[in-house]
Amino acid sequence: MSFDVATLRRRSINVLTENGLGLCTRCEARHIGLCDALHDDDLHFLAGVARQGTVEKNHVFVTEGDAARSFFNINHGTAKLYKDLPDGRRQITGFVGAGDFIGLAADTHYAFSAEAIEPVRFCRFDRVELRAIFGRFPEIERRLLEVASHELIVCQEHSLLLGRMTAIERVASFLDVWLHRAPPCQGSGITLNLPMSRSDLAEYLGLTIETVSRALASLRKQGVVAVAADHRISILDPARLSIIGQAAA
Amino acid sequence: MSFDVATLRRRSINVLTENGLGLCTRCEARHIGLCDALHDDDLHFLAGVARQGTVEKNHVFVTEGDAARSFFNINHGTAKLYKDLPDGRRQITGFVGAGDFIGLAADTHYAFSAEAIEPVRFCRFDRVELRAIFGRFPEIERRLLEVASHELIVCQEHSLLLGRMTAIERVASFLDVWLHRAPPCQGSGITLNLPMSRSDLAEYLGLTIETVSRALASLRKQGVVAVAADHRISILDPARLSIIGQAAA
DNA sequence: CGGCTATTTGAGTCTAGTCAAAGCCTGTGG
DNA sequence: CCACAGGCTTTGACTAGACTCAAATAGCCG
Repeated sequence: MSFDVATLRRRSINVLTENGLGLCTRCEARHIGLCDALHDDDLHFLAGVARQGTVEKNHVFVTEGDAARSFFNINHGTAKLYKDLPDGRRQITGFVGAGDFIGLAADTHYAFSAEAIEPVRFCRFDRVELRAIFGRFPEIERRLLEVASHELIVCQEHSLLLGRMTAIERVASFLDVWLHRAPPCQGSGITLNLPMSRSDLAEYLGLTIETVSRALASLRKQGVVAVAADHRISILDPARLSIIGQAAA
Repeated sequence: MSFDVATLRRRSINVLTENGLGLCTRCEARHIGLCDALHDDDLHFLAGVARQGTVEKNHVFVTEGDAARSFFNINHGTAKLYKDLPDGRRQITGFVGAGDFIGLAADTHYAFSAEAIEPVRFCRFDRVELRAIFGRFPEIERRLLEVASHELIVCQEHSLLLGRMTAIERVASFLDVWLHRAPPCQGSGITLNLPMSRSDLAEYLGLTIETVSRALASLRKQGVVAVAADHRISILDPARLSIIGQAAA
């Protein structure tokens, strides 16, 4: 993995020069997340302090406890954020995709680790540099506060799931949320194409892979979902899924 | 809603006039949390837009789903923040005390409820008003971002506890954190005076009251703690408590 | 000294975890 | 094109940790 600053800087400058208006206008994440809050002019300034990077699948690009030098804005792909216990038990705290901002859960050191579960492209920002331009672009700081608030809401929702929901409710809740987050792909019915493995799912939901599997089997037998290969799951009864996932039965 | 600068200044002056240097200088939370980030002059301005309030024990002062009109800064006492499922299952997401800031977990509506577990005094801020003075006092906004980041770290830590720790580890972790948060009171040994009931503890730790009780009994039998009446718990072996609470054995 | 509530303890149950094996997909190479 | 190796997923049998229901005990307050 080549992250040395010189290379990144050269790459960034090249891209800006090559593209005139820059990489941003064509970026998948241009109109979501942090960047959506900025006008083209401001965005070009921000692009000037961004270093683009990529991570291969299954590679860790943030390690808990490391000095927190960067923020990341995901442009493409999916990553998992997690915390480990000394004996290897792991809790995935979230999945992030295009438009998502990473790095708020840190003071001087990262409080989480991040690993790509699909090839990831991101813009990296030096934390000190970014903080320095807050004065110039208060919209960025404002937006980050919004992002942090939203993360907090999502995390507390997740606490409710981990602390109080049954296995089936957890799985249903996850599918329900994912259904509303990702635009349902492929025509026939509503089919989700989940990028994560059963193991990731289990570590996110505070369960084991076997229990996740059994919960999906139960939802299948109830006619709520159909489980296909390749991480694809069809939602046959979205209304019922939502009721189960919100424990509103 | 009137938050033009003239009005704010006038109101501010009134408070200052009435109280001399004002309520802030004598406030228990003057040098912690949000207010600690401000100089006396700025603080007096902030005090001008604050409305003081009190809540009796066992009274709810924020209800999940209500329009989010205020932020709160706790000056005294302790409250629990929580989320409920439709059937009554409850997850407490945190306890807040003097110096803690409440209300970030909200967009247009509160994502949580809050109830006093001790008599509470707070300063209330109108969200719109507070946002309006961000431009004038960027330190406030900066500080709120720090607070939100810290909340996020704490919440993710809590997710790890809820998703992956055993009952005994959860209780030990809680006591360990509380030990480092609250200054150990009373001379003989290290004794915590917890303001919350077993029920609150259980709802915070994702357990039942019986399981919390049994976990405490286990820690007692191991010689780690001594459980006294009136919510007092003595820590006999802080090192061992910490090891168990971090699953580092 | 009661009455009330909070907490602890006990007995049995159940959900989810553990261990083990079978099935299924994917990708590779003959 | 098919056979096979490897990993991922599902299913099964059993166990264990936490929950439920129930009763006893201990504080708290009048």
